Amino acid sequence: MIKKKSRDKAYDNIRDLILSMKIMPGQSVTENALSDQLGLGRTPVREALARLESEGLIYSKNGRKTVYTLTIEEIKEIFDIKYALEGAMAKWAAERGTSADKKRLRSIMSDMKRLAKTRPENEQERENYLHSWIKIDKALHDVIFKMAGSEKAARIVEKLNIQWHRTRISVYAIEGRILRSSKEHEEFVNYIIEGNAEKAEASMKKHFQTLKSEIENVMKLFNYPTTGG
Amino acid sequence: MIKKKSRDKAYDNIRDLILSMKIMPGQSVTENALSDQLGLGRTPVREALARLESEGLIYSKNGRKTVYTLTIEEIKEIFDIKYALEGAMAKWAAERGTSADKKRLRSIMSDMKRLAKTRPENEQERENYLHSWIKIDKALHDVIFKMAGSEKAARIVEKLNIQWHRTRISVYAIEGRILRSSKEHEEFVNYIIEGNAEKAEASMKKHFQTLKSEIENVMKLFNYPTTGG
DNA sequence: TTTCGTATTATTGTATACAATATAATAGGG
DNA sequence: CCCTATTATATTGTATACAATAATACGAAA
Repeated sequence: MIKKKSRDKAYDNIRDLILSMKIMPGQSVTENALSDQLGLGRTPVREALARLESEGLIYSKNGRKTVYTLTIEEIKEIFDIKYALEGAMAKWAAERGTSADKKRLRSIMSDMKRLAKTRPENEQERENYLHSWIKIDKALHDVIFKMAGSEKAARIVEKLNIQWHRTRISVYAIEGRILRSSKEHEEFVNYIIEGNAEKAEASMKKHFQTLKSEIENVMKLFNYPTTGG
Repeated sequence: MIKKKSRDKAYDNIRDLILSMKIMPGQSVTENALSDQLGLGRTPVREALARLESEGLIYSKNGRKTVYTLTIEEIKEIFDIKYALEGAMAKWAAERGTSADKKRLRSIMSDMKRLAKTRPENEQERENYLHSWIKIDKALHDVIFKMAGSEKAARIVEKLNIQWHRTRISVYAIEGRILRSSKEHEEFVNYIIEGNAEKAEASMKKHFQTLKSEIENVMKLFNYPTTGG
């Protein structure tokens, strides 16, 4: 058992607080309060905050830090980048993936389809359901990243995903979104397995285009703020 | 005149030391040595190093830090990402750029062409020459980034550029590379100005494909190391 | 000479005191 | 009552002492 450094404990804890919205967007975060709350010194908390700032979860003005929310514009930017990058990665995955990768992809895809067919009954179930969905979705995209063979590209996408994680939850409130998403995944997964690079790229890009416009709509509906600071 | 924070001074100085190869790849960097050398406390130096590590210029194992060099594989990854991202950005630039942007683009392009036609006579001149080239190249791509309207994408590319900055120098040792590069730029710049999004994207992608393969060749020639740690 | 364990040293990790700075509170003049 | 200058407070920024850990040097046994 290797002991985790205070800095990493601080990072994990604060990140969770932000992503679970226990600290709300716009709310200020101070080093003292957090170091008291977490029972750590200011130094590791400070380092964790610096990292979270570089990841875009925290916004700093004159050194004073607040939890950041993306503007609609920024979310659109994120999807443009995902469109370009994950589109290319789908192509590379189709070109470079091994048969073992493809087998794994097929397996995850069938899990996803099965989950997409079920429906949560109550609020508690729904929470687990979304959690499972996000996990499977991540697993599937991770395999594609691995097939594409670009650690760096994968890390960029991961960082973007952290940024829009909170809005992601509200996206799944869209009627039928998960079922549609599953079908979209099925399409590009099949192309990747077939080794059809062109169509895999096009299909992945279409997926993100769809997602982008659905998100744009739901955000307008919810009167999402347009200033992120 | 606003006073610069010690952390930023440390960052700028150490970054320069690394990029100018005054600290060579593989060499270890310690907080004490740097804080003595720069006349600052360990805290700001430490924060600067953390940032440089997140930017990929420094590699950390068991907390001990060394200056990092990319492997050939990583450089190829970088160009794959630039291929996808900057390709998309060229498209967006063609679609979204204003006429003022285009005017500026034309102006920078003519500077670039003029510079590409001249030849440095001695070593000193050559250094200035490369410096000017990199500056113009950056200015040109910055305008394109601005036209594309994605601050986030621009930042990602900038971070990648810092990573391969050192190998960049050796790329310009390739005979005729700058003249060819200027011609490649001219092509996609023209498409962007024309508003031909498809061709702009294709041309930009081709530019990075060419660059990638030329770099791969020169690196093999120079017996570039394959392990980055 | 090699190898293993131990002591020594170098270096990072954390807490904390103090300095610098930004924000908030307050009081006084219009 | 509102505005501004000034003071007070909260918060970050930096240096530094001490703790924890990793790398190194050293010496004894095989």
